[in-house]
Amino acid sequence: MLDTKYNHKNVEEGKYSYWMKKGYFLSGDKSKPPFSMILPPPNVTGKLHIGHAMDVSIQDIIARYKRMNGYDVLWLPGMDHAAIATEAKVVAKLKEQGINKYELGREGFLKKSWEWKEEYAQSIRQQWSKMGISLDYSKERFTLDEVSVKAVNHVFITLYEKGLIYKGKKIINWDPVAKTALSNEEVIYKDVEGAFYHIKYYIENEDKYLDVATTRPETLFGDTAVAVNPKDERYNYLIGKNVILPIVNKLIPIVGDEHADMEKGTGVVKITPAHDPNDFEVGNRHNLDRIVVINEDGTMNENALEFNKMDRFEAREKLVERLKKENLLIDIENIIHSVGHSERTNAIVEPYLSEQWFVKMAPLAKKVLENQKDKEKKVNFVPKNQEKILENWMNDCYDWCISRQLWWGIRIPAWYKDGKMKVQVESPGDGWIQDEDVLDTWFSSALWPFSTLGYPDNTELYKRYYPTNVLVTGYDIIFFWVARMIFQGLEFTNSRPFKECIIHGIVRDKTGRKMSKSLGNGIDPMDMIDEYGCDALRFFLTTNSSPGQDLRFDVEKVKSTWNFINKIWNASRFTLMNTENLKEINLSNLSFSDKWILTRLNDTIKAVTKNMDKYEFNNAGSELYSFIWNDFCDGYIEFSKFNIEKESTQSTLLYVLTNILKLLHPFMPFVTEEIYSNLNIKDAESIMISNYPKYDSNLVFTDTINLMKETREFITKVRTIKKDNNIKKDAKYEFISSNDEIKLLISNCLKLTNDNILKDNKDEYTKLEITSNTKSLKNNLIYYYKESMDEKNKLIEDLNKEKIRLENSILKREKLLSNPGYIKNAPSELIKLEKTKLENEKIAFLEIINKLK
RNA sequence: GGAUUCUUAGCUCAGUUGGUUAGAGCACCUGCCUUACAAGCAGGGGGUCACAGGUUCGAGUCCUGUAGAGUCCACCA
Repeated sequence: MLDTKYNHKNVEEGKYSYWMKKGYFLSGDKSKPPFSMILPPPNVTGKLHIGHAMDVSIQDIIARYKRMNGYDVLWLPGMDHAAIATEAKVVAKLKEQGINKYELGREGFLKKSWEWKEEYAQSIRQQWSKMGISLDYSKERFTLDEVSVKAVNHVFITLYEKGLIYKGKKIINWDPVAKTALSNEEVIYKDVEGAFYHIKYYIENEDKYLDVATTRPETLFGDTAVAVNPKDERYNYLIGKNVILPIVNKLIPIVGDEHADMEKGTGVVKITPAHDPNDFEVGNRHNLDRIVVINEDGTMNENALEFNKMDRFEAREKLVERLKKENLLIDIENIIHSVGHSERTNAIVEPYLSEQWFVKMAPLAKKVLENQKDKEKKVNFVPKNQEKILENWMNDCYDWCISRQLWWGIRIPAWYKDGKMKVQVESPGDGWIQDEDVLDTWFSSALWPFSTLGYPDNTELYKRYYPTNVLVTGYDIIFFWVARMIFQGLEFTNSRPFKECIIHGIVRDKTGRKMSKSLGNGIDPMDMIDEYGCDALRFFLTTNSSPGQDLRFDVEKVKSTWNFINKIWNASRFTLMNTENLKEINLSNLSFSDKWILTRLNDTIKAVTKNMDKYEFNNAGSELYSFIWNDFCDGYIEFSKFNIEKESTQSTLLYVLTNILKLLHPFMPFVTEEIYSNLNIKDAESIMISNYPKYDSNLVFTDTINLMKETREFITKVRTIKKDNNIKKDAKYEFISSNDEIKLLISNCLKLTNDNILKDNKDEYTKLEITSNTKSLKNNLIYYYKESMDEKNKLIEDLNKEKIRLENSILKREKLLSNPGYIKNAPSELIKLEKTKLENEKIAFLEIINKLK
């Protein structure tokens, strides 16, 4: 028997290890159709946050739902080495211990990183178990394990041989703290305070100067030209002349280039080909030198003269001082402008000329765009509008910088000797030195849906589970990951990596702000589980926003979800207490209320299934919520109390409860398992492996729906009127009903006891008549009571109000029904319904007129 | 500049291919310790669906425009 109160800690204790022990999470039953899903691998950098909790909850709902529906579900877990993110953390940790990465050396550093990985992997698995998610751990992968590395090398070499990977010297985003290149996606633009420094660039042999504005004056040492627009009549006559580069005092040309925008700034722009992507292009057009002036660590180099070895920002200040002193500074104009920051180290990114490896994107992107046109082959996004985001990105994507100057990652399979290069896995022989760089972490994650299954080998796993069915992730990760999986999948497996891609929103704080470390507004899912239980957290996270929309985290809502579970708990207690002696579920000799709740159950099964199949868990959730609370608890359980000794009542109670538990199980695995295990009649040893409810037309009794709806409405009507008229418990009554079963039900609900049936003279009392006179029900309840003048007046007032309401409604409806367009176009059922309503309203209206007399 | 999401009750959100009187949770008011549950029960109040047009017999829902909020991309001399 269940405890008297829902205690989430007791309920959740031990269940996960029980499921694991039983092997319920394992895939591989060949007798069933396969269903596969790859878990987006979390980074081994820290704790799971509330966004992970939402992401895995959605996936577990799908996994459990599919499993209960007879699928062989493979939900494959794994983790990502997260190259730069992890390396930054390990470096920071070592620094605390007074150890420098470079002193430790590559080997030593990697050893420390693997230790870090083991520690965090363990903690992540622990958190997964707390979330109750049904992962197949026997297939767990890591982006740096052998299988993954093999796939990565294969893909790299193949793309290189196809000419889709190349090495080139370009301007890339440089992180001076991590000392590595970054892809564009890893750069976060933030608005910061800065300034336009207006500097005098004197024209050669003239006493005039050009006003050149820049936000990064320290790059001046790398200037190899200034540009003006050829159409700009203020300056175009100067093209071909030189200016004197301030401080450096060398001559650089004035070139004419479209890049110089006449509207912007002063119309004159300095050209620094080694430190700005646009300038790089200008440099190419005009054959300009590329002078690098900044070191890898963000300090200035020898080209910066006396500022050599100074940090770039200190150099900026000092340079400005000197310009001021030499009267070369015109003005400092304070501005707010957006500046690129490294996603992981938050360092200000330096555009930097450097030799790196790139993936040539255009041909790969084109393939994706083509494939998305084919309904049978495309990746179907849920919600659908997310497809556009992918297409936009594919339409104008630039080459992907994949080399990173890090140690923690998969090393690039390229070898060098005497100026020659070979791309292959093994060393070509003595004296060949492997490329020092590793690959962008997203290069390995891009292969995740198939590398985890054994690709490039044609393994059993790969054959059975690829392409995967569903991928679930947040919209914030479409470019980083989803897009790249799709083009790599198409290129290498000739297939979409997943048939459907479910995109969810992000979890925000209560006021709608993004959660972040700096704001300190993050929520630790483990704290929530501790306080309210995993089931409450999961149900909250998955049912409180529509697909693709963001979710505001509100503890109050988690709390009210807990209350909902407590309600289920108590309804289960009631059911268990009253069905202890039931031997079998026998659904015959059903009463109206039995038939009604079974019909409502089947309606709910139908609606929930439909929403589950569309991944609209919010709708499934609210269907379940209102069915369980309003119909089962507030309706059926109350009615059942009057017939509790009957076999049909007990059977119905247990049958409905069992189905409720199963419908809820994907959302609330723990509490449903606990209650299910306490049922004395059940179809499986664990709810996890029981069958999901199916719509059963034999248990649908359409005619009882209206009957019970009207009965419940009648009961509410009586209660309202009783309360409005202050009718006490001891008021006398007279009750006539067209149906004995309904009469019993209403009498019990309204507590109409035999003692109060009116026997004496009616004329001494005030009479209050309440009727339900609808198609299926004829009830007439008359209260007799003694009332004050005030009460009488209030009654008249209320009746008048109702009269006016009915008058208006009747007029409105008559107008609608006399509209020829409506009669012509509206569905006949609707018109019929409107007509019945009009009739009922007219009857009610006449009744009121009578009463007012 | 381009794309995209959103604006519905005091708050947070649902609202299906257009079709009953627009729903829920929380909050609020009233009455109840009724033997599953007071973390509950019963009853109630509260909305010009951002604004303006249009299409339609009928618009929260479709179209156009306006205002406001968010997000992404591009540009940021």
